[in-house]
Amino acid sequence: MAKRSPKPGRPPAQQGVDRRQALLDVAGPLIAREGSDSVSLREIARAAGVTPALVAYYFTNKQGLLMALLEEISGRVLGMVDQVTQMQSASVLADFIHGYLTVIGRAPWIPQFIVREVLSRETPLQRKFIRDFSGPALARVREVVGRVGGGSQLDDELDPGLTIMSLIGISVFPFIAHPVLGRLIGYELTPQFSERYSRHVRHIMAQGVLAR
Amino acid sequence: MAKRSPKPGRPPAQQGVDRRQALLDVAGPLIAREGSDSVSLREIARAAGVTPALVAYYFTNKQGLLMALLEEISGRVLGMVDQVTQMQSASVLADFIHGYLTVIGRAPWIPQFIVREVLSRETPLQRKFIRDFSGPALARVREVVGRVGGGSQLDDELDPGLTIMSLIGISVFPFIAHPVLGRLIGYELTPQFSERYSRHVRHIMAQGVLAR
DNA sequence: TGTACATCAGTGAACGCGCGTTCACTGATGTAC
DNA sequence: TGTACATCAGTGAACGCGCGTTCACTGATGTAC
Repeated sequence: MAKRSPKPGRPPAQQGVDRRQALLDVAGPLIAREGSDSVSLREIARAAGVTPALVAYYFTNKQGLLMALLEEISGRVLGMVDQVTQMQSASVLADFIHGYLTVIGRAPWIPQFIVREVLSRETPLQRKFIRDFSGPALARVREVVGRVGGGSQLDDELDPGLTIMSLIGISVFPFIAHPVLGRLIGYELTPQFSERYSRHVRHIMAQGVLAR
Repeated sequence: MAKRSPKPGRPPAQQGVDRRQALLDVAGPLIAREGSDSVSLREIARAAGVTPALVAYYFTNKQGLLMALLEEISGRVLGMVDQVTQMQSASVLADFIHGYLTVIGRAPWIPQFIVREVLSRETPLQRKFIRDFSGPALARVREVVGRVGGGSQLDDELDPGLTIMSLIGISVFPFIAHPVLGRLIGYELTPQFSERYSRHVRHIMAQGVLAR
């Protein structure tokens, strides 16, 4: 239950309470599941135990909240991309797949959020995504795929662009389709599942994508 | 330009005009791109050259329009599934991938529609989808994967459920991500692209998914 | 073939509701002296 | 240490707008005799 503060005016400081972060934490999964136009600010605020006016206070408006969420996501994923590209391991591609699945295993709402809010509409959010995230990320992934595994190489019957796309698609789909396929196939979006699926994808990739 | 009928009352019959179908044709891509909560009935009606009240006339309400769209989609895809499962060809799995990509190559809005409107929210639409479409379809696909290629077999290190999911995901992703990846990777959602991508996916699958 | 009438296809205006946003306001907190 | 005041965190009520839906109404069409 969110307690309603009994008197008006600036509330007394509470240690360890970050209402801005609470809004972000609550808004991500909600918006991913319902879509930003279907979730009202009142709903988000209620879930965070806060007034809808606070969204304007911290993020200017609803779009600002979406932007902040996108920045959070970008940070996590780009951080992982950097980490992997610097590892110089024997199988960068596999490391990349595994790193990506680890990140979204911890925050399984991310793929749905991107699909719903970013991919299909030409919005300021999409422009931000292309400029600050997918451009840079794709460049680095391309580079990785170029020197795949620092030794092994791409099957040269495969178009590199399509291959990257395939790998993202295959990795992300269980997270997008979970509410329906979770029941039919039988899985939950836990870090354990991420780990298991990561092995699955790397197996397919090793056989199907790398040169033999 | 949609002509505005100048006088009230029942409009004179026009040959070859099916306003119900016009609404469906226009609503599918619009809703797939924007999401049903972001597209108003007024917008859809305007695009179809028709009054918003006509949606209620033909489909009872907005949800009814969504249901009708889902039925259209189910019909097309299940038709293709039936066709392929009856072919008894040497490589059913490849035929299935190719058939599926052909269907959505002709109506590239289908995957986005399913992702946006069906997959993530527990709605009557989702229940209809599970009952009338994905249940039956998945059963048949499972059967196909079971006897893969009517001779060749699944790599037995691969979980069949995860494999089905992977194949759907890999097939569908370029259509979902097109508004962003189309520019970055360079492709358009034409039947030609579908054909090309189908070859790509079948190549990966033949190497990565089938037993050697 | 002509007439009377029921049905059909579709409209236009109005409804109430929930939405995002705004803004004046408040009391707690931090700071300067 | 005490006091005065600027700033800060957050609220509550109100706003105008666009939404989905409803409904009385209309003239064209199809049917029966």
